[in-house]
Amino acid sequence: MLKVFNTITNTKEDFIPLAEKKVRMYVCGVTVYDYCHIGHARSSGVFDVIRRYLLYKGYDVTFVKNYTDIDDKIIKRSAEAEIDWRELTAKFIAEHDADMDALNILHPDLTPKATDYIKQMIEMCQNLIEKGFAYESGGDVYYRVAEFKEYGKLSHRKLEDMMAGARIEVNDNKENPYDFVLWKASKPGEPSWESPWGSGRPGWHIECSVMSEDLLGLPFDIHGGGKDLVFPHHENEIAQSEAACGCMFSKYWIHNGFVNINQEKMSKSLGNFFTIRDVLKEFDAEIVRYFLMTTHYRSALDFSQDHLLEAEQSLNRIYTMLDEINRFQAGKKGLDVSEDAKKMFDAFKEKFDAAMDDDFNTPIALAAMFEVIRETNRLLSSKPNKIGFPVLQEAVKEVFEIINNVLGIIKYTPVQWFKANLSITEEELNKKIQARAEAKREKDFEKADSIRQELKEQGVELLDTVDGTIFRAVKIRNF
RNA sequence: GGCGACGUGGCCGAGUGGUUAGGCAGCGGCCUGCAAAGCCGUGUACCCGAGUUCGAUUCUCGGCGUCGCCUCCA
Repeated sequence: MLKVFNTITNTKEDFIPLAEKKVRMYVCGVTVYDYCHIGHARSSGVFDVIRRYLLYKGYDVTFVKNYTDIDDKIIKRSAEAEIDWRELTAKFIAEHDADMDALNILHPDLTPKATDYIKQMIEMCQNLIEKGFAYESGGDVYYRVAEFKEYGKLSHRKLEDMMAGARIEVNDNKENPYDFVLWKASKPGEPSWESPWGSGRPGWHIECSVMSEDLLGLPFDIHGGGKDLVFPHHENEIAQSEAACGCMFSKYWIHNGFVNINQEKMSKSLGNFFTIRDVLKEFDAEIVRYFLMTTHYRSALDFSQDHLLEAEQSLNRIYTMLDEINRFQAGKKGLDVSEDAKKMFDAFKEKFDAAMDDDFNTPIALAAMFEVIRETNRLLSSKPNKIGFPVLQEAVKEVFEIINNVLGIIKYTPVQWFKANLSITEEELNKKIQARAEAKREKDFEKADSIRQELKEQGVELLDTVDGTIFRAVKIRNF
């Protein structure tokens, strides 16, 4: 039974979708005014794995992730750059998609944009005004938080408590400082749409309420995003949607933890963020993706170069095993490892499923994978025979199909992985390997070792095996 | 000020009321011309104090420390 931690109840709950075998999920996407950073990578990676695991479990998943393509920052940024806001958002939507593709994030089923839903947002405002949950004031429309009795139920706080320590800006248009804007009157020159309250544009939270309802219907199963969206974004979405429809909005609320830099939250306002593309210049996307999965999704993830290097080492270990099994030649003599291989697969599957069922515990899922790696290496060194080896090969293949499908890593072949960083041509390399073999034949070990050393400095490691010398190229980094 | 999370071996990072996490790095051995890789073996780990218990890293209370939300943010 899959269990998920639900923010709204603060407990791990059995996952029972509203409609059998069907999961409808909505994840808050990005406001498209800049390049995506590692925090976006984490959130996207986390929900990608959740989605993939639900698919693996046999659910029919509808996955929606939006683009917020109108807001203050977009207006500000386009004014600074002196380009049309539509051009700015189109650019960063494309850049976002490129980053997501690089990280092997499956494309959402639906990717609505806020500005395609202006009409429905206005309708929701009108609906809320009619029901007394919203009011017009000075051309703006505000949500009346005091009217929604359950306000605070997601972030587990009470309106009175918040008022006590309020350090929120005073706004004369508002009845209550925690009232938030649904519709904002526009200033001259700003992007705007006609509305019953004059020309204006939508507030921040309403687009998600409108788009999720339109595409998934209410209620739906999972609503997700980063922890920082719990308040106010998701709290406000609940207030809007549940007041408007008089029904539940989302059954499960899933939030991923932050990415930290030196124990401190990575954020735009602190300016301590790394963009995905900057990191990808130095590290293969698979290293980044693997790194994201080494920590449980709700914990803070400390981002650093050292951790990425460590992740790379771990991947090297995985690809080394895959390389060795590909290269292995089974003979007539040796051990029949059929039973061991089957046992290995069964043990993996059991541990992997249990880990992922327990609120998507990817670190344990990875541990299950490393147990397969150790066991396979062990079986390979016991020289499996022609009967058992194909069984072992099949077991490993199936393990890595699961890893690839659910975690979205190990998508290369070992040959691709170890060649990716080759700094010299293969032809050149093969010449040197031959020269070294020659020297070895003549017992000129000094020469052989100097060739090996020379290549090592160029990032190519040579390994002597029974079937000859093979190479592994590592990326040379000058930090 | 209000609310909340966390503190695990050299580093990262799961987890549990008594029995192996896993990765990276280290050490010893096997293998190797030497290496590398791999395998085997190896580390007085659970912030401090009190309590509950036959037994607590795991539960309760208190303390210390770190971090987060309450303002734009994945």
